[in-house]
Amino acid sequence: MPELPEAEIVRRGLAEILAGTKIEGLEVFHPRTARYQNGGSAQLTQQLSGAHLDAVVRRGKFMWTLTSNGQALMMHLGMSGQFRPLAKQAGEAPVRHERARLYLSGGPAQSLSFIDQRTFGALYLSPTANTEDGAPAGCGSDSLLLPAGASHIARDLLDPHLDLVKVNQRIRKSKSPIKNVLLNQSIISGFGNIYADEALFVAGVHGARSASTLTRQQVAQILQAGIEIMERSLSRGGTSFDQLYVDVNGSAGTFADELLVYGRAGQACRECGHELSSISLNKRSHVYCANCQRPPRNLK
DNA sequence: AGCCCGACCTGAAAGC
DNA sequence: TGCTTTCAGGTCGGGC
Repeated sequence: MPELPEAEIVRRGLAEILAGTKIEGLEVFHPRTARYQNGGSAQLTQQLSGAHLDAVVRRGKFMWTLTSNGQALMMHLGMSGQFRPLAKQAGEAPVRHERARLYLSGGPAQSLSFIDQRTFGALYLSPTANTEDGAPAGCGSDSLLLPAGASHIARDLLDPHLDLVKVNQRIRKSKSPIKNVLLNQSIISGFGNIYADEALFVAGVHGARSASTLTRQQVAQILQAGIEIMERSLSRGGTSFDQLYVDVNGSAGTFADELLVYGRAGQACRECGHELSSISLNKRSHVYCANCQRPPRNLK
């Protein structure tokens, strides 16, 4: 399940494969992969063919590369997206779950396959505009050009241009459960269900607590924990909980065995030994230690 | 405007 | 054993 660290690992691999190359052709095997593209697969294929690609940029879980026709090719992994240079020839039958394939020249790979079991991932073209704060749009390039498709996505926790003070204030304006706020990519981007639970545990805050009841210090601790966890996961190649996340070489990360709460409901808390609990919050599982993270009184 | 929630999707795992 | 149901989660869009 790719969150920020997994997306960054993929971005680094994609940058080596795509930057400076020319797209000779494109095949889309599943229409859902181009569902956000105006005109669907046909228009994506038509507009990308012959385009030259720039650096690969990432903000939160959104990735893109600027193309020579003035647009950005958006690449989102969704739940299960993988990019693999499988050295396929045009017309070769797709491998299992292969949804699209780029044919490239001028780079190290002749083809790049987009493999996506659950089809939550997407490829599409988006117009761009300069960032409002005048800082680079994301990680991987100094360009200010931010795709419209990612303009509603806030800067992420590993972005040097993130304003932690403002984010802290904004989070505490919300009456929603803090975990819901962390998962809202328009307030802070990069968190998914795994790292949100991990950061809340490290900060000792229960996810059902209303964000507006938290102190500035508590929110700062959550954000700091998020930064440290994501950096550590990045250094381990990310978290692979199942076979759904791998890097461009097909390798899985090893951070899963460092997880403190996610996927450990019913097991002992690594801090205090108390049995970890799980509740449903925002239709997602929230795993926590009732001893280390005091649940709110109104918890059902 | 902000927030909640259903829909989308597939395959593994659990239930019967 | 085999069929059915449940569960997992990132994002979008409808609706309040």
